[in-house]
Amino acid sequence: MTVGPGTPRSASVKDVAAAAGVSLGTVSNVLNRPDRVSDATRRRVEQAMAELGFVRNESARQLRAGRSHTLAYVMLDAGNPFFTDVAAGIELAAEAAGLALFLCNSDSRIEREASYLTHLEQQRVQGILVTPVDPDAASLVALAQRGTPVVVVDRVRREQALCSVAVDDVLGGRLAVEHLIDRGHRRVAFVGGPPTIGQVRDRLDGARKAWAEAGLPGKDLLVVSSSALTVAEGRSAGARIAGLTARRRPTAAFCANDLVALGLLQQAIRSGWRIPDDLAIVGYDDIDFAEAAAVPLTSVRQPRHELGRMAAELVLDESGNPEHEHQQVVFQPELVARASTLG
Amino acid sequence: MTVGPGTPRSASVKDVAAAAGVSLGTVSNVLNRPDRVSDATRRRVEQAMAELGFVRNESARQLRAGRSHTLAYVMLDAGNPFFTDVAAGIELAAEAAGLALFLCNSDSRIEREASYLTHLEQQRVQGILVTPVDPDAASLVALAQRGTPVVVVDRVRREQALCSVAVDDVLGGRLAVEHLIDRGHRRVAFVGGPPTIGQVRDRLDGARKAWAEAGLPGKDLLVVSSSALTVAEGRSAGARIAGLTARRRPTAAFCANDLVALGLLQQAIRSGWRIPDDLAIVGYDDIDFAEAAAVPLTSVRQPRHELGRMAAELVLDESGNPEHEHQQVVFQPELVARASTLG
DNA sequence: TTGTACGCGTTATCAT
DNA sequence: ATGATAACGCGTACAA
Repeated sequence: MTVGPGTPRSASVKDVAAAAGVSLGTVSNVLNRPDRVSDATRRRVEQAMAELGFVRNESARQLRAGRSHTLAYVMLDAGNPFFTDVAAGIELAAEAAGLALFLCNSDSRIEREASYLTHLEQQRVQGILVTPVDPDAASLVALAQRGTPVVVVDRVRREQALCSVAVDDVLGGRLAVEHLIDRGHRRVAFVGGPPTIGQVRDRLDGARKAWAEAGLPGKDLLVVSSSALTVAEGRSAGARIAGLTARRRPTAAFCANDLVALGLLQQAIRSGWRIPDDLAIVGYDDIDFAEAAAVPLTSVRQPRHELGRMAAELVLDESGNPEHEHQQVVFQPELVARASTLG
Repeated sequence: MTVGPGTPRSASVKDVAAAAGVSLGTVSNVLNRPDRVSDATRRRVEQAMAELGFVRNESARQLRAGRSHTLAYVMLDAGNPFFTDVAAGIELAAEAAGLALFLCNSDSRIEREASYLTHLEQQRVQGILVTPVDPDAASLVALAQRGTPVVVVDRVRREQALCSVAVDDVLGGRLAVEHLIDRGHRRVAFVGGPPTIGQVRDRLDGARKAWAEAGLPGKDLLVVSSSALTVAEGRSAGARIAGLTARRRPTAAFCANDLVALGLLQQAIRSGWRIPDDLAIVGYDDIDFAEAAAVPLTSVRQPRHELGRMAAELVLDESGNPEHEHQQVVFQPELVARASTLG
């Protein structure tokens, strides 16, 4: 296929001006201050733009203006519905502010995350939202100090150097286990890992607190650890639970997230167990697949959309408000009880 | 608003040059042709860059060079694992080419899609991959003709104006139904919709062809239509099937995608049916949740990663190779038989 | 109301 | 090896 007279280098304002028989500034006015230009010439210019297929060059605009019309969310795992739901919440706020939202998937790999952050900083995006592999990395603060607004999503930072938005995972763990205790369970497994993940630590923490406060012996809160929060790991944990002697086997499991819970559920059904009579299961996140599971899953719901929306608002404030002050917002989770614990 | 010492307007090459006591060009050389500069001065410049927190301005680079280091994928539904898997395939190729991949979620809304495409075109991204709401929209061709390489993903275009990468959905439908016929089913439901979706049409088409070629009467291939390809719609379809008289009730269902199949499966289990004895189920896409379902789902697998990888390669070729010719690549799907049909 | 000129940060070319 | 300069496309003062 022939391209014609070379590569059709896109038309610039200059070309439009020439075609419309006006000056450069007039074209610019048509674009940015249409009121300052007579109707007749405006139409003529618009006509020329259409004919030439004129497309604004955002690089030039941005270079000139110093700011972009873009927000970005660097997410930990684009394949986990929890994060895509958070992204949907961000998008709502971005759309309202007239900004485009770009999603970047770090896939939990620290070097991809770093690569995206660099790229975005060089692009001078208006703000970066990030669920980082390591929320305490110094590089995030450095990035913010060089001038790009940064908000940490779904992780809390100890210090006040950055905004962050998260959900109280200790409370979440507590809710899950209190519910199981209420339902009469006295031998419970916590399924999840690795413990390097902050959420896993916090949820287990909350579980232990609830357990202790109910006066139950620590040894009856079994920890079944996994190497990742995936469906496959949930299955494998299920197999390990099935291998326990009847005396040691828990009557309920609290999983660190819904993916693990779904895997465990699947394995349990394969083993012929009835849910919740032989094993009650609680998940975490309340992703849509949780309700859609073969046995609808009791789960700890996080306000995913709110999380995203709030994070976006904070980053916009940091970007536009000179008086901005960093905040650490913490939402409350909520238990959603379904058939996997209610029978 | 005064900028003062408050807003740390990021340092430019000029600032670096001043700080290092060299000229502008030398700094540029350090960045782009380090070999042409003496070790001593190079170190001095690098030192200055570090001290000033210098960050390359991508807008300026791009304005100057005319090309960006970015690819974008405008996806139909970021919450559907199928598309995130396609995105993962794209990312592989993008990473290999040293490009960043930005994901944009149109969420099946035509105005969001348009907004993203405009934004990306204005950014002069190196290429756009898109799974469009309407693959036959003229705007896509117009976009490409103005100079941005565009590849349509998971949809075929009749004409040759664009590259496209897709999977043979007619064949997929055929495979699914042939499998069911092989397993002895003589009354089958096709579950999916709306028929405005190209994939739905094609898969049903293939199903009908296989049915006819086996000499089976058309009336025994029931169409249970849904208004979207979601889990909720699958459940609702399941309820409708349960409402049929025993005589009319199908012994198997072929669903237009896995989300629908999972919903149907859930509803079937709630109704107390045994799978596959009371109802065999075939899904489409073979997303990870399919294997993880309570009854592992037989599904038609699409080469998701390959789809993405190939699409990325085409867009890169179009962007870099002057002799590029548009192609319509079509992959073959493959049936993965699991417990939901094998018992 | 319309036109002119300059600068945003970077890179490549040319001269030193 | 290093330095000066023009150009990329746009927006905006300022001049006409």
